[in-house]
Amino acid sequence: MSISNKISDSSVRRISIYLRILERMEKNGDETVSSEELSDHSGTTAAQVRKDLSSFGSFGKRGLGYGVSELALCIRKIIGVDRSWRVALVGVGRIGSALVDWGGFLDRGYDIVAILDVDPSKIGQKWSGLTVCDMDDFEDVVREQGVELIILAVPVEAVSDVVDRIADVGIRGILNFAPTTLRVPEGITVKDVNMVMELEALSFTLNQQKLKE
Amino acid sequence: MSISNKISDSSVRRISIYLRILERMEKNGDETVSSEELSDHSGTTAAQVRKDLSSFGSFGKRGLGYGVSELALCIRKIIGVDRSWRVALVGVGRIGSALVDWGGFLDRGYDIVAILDVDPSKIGQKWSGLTVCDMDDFEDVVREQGVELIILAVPVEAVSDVVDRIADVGIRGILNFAPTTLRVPEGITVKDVNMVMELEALSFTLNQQKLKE
DNA sequence: TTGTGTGAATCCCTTCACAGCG
DNA sequence: CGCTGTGAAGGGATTCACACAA
Repeated sequence: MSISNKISDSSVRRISIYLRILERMEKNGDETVSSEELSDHSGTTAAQVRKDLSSFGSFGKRGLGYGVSELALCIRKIIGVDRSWRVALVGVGRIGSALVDWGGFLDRGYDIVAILDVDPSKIGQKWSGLTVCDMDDFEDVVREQGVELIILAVPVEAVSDVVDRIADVGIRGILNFAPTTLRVPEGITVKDVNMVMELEALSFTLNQQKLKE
Repeated sequence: MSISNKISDSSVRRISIYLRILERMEKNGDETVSSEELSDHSGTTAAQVRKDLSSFGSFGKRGLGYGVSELALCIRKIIGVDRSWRVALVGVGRIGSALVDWGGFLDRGYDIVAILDVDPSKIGQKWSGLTVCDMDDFEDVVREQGVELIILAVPVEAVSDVVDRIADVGIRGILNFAPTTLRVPEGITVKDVNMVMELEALSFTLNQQKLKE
């Protein structure tokens, strides 16, 4: 399971999509799948699928395709979702609380084990079984709960304070919902989720179409 | 305001980021900004910023930089957020309801004017001032409310039914929260938001780092 | 025969470097 | 002199095409 070349970001994202398709196929009882089928369901090309998969070994059977559950297992190991991850949510404002209520992270092995905020009116309250902790105790909570990833859902103004403390306590991954670009030290990985930006990309395209008429 | 070349998807995304930076600067009372400043705050390079901006005209002043509010206005027109958009939410499940409660779309000019679902127990209920409509009345609601964009937050199994009806009623933009790849007819644009996928990309990177040790 | 794995070719995006304007 | 605008160069990622294994 050693990975030969550098795997690009876009490749990882596609592999994540393949995994979802494979899981649906596993439920359906399908045993093998071809690169063309996978590309059909994921909106890419068969060649792309093969390139993506070949970057971490070759276990497709020529003339046959890939073994569905075999491939799914392998992707899970690569992505690191063959185990669960311990996640803390920082910020229980509008987005933060919505994310907790949603619950979609746990389904995929991301277990929210702590919730933190600075607002005294929120500290001590319960959110889906967890008590909101004081951000003052951040470092203790992280250590006690063995937190590995942070979901950052604080206002833009508060971002830099929190990021400094995340770095100090040794956490290396942040899922950022604040609409700003995080400055993080070397070794910390950030992924941004920006729903409004996607909407803006959408209205841009529609705008262009209208101008062409 | 005519756009010369094709503008790539990634370019649009960056331009959206520039706009946010510019808006913060406008509040600060800054009058001009250089490509280097913009790149600093957005995590790109100055050359990239200039390339991005040059793709829709040249209004930077050489030796000086760009006029903050002038540039912001121009970007708003390009992206189409110089006006508001009428949006319908389809699906008031876990994600859907969280999105309505969040309210972050309205702040940026995306006005949710209708909410729809198929679940009889939800139809008729109020969500932040709006009554949940029956999906049976989808076409009527879209026409009455002048819906231009759809936020799709239904389970994977329900996706294809809804997509067909979206196409028929003439809507050309979908923001998709379902973790699946939408098959849409020519002329309809889809943007996916997949928070779990971002988390998976995060744990992939962390996993790789660990393996290297 | 079918469908993978992969070098080669192609395309697109980013970076460089500098001419040109304020 | 400072910073934009942009052709040219460079680097990645996608696509092509085919040898090869089941």
